[in-house]
Amino acid sequence: MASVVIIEDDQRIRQLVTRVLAGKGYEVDGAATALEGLHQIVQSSPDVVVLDMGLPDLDGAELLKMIRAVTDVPVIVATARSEDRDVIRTLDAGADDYLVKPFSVEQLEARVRAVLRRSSAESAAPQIVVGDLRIDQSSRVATLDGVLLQLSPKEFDLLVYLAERVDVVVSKRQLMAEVWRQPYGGSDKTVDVHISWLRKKLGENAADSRYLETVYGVGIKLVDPT
Amino acid sequence: MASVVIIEDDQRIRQLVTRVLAGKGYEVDGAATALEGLHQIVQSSPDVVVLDMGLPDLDGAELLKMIRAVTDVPVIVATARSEDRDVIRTLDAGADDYLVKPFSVEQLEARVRAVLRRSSAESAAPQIVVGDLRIDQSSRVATLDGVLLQLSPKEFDLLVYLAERVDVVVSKRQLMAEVWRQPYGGSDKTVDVHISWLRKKLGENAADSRYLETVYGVGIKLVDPT
DNA sequence: CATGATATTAAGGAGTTGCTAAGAGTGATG
DNA sequence: CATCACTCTTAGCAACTCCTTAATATCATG
Repeated sequence: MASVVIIEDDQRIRQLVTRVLAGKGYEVDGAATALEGLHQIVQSSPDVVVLDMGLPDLDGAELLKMIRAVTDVPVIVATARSEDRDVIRTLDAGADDYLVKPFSVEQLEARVRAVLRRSSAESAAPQIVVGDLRIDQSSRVATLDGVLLQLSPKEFDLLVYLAERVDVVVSKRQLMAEVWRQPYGGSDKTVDVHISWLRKKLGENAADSRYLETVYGVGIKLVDPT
Repeated sequence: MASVVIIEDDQRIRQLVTRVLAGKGYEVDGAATALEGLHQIVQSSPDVVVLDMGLPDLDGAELLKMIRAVTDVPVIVATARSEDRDVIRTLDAGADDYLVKPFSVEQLEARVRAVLRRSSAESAAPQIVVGDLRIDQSSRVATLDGVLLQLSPKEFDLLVYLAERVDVVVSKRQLMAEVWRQPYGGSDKTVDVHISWLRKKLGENAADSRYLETVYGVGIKLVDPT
């Protein structure tokens, strides 16, 4: 079974996560400090690392760099809401995924599973094709009828999430949790606005939709109009 | 196991790819020319096609179009030109993914697997079929004789609940509890109304019912009329 | 045929969605 | 450091859809 190292200074969180993941069959090692965590990683060479960015003894980004210098192990970063902007930068520093505190243990486990699945599948960044819509995740480029779409980061992420699930209805709550990483608060209106912007850039609107279909009272889905 | 056709004029590359993929358990057919490749595709109807765009006898885009005219098989394009415009154009000609030469065989295999995973995921849909009635829960689409039914959220949920229990009589109280999530209060009248609406959209009524049969004093059941 | 159960239609209010616009935050630039 | 361009979030109203209630008609059963 897969092994996980969790680096988190709050003992309550660390123990909770450890217990739950261990119950799911993972082999879990905990570490309360950056140095201890680094030691654990070198020692046990885990399949995934979960890293809290708010460690007392060392800046999270710093530790991430040190981990990257040693190994290619996938790292999931956990961060408090206020550090949101920093995280997006540290993602470029080599994190594979991130979570915003507070997060549920179920969410964490889902991310761990996703990272494991990706790393075992060689993570081929696939072209997604839906009708005349093409999305290249590795270059973050989307085209419609061969014409480049000027999408903002969130718009692109949203489009990718829906395009990975063509025809499947996704609720706004789920989008808030998965695309915005805000499982709890956060009003759904933000999703509405981004959907509206996407529609405009796709050359459609709610009344006359080709790709983005709202399912009243449930959510939204991306469909192949052909 | 999955079968692959590779169309590539360079014999060295063709043989290398063939050998490696065959070693991984794929059934591989090679072709050195466009015509030969087309023949192979028609003959063996493979699961994936790997197509070199720089063939001597026919322009790659041309061949791609011909392939598309014949079949929907996923095509991965290998191209020497790395310019974005070229890539986008070939993708719009109907390719599913692309590789820029020189590529490693591991890369190719990852793409092949990704394409196969995608096309196999498409066919797996949890659909409920009752007579000429088809219900897809994930996309929340219901069709009767292939014609789309315009159902409201509650109507859809109600239909799903009954369709999951074909031939089983369900009481209104149970429906109030399970579909409406109101185990206690709430008058059963609401159910009557929704049933009536469903009947209308299914092209029937209580006096002359095909799918929705009332069992007097007990409840209602969905039956297969065939 | 009397009675309670079911069918159907109509209408109001509750809730959902669409879209515009304004404000706050960020990063780049001179 | 001021300014500019860009993005995301929030607010708010209009437009729309849906659910429930109510009223009336019809039906099944003893």
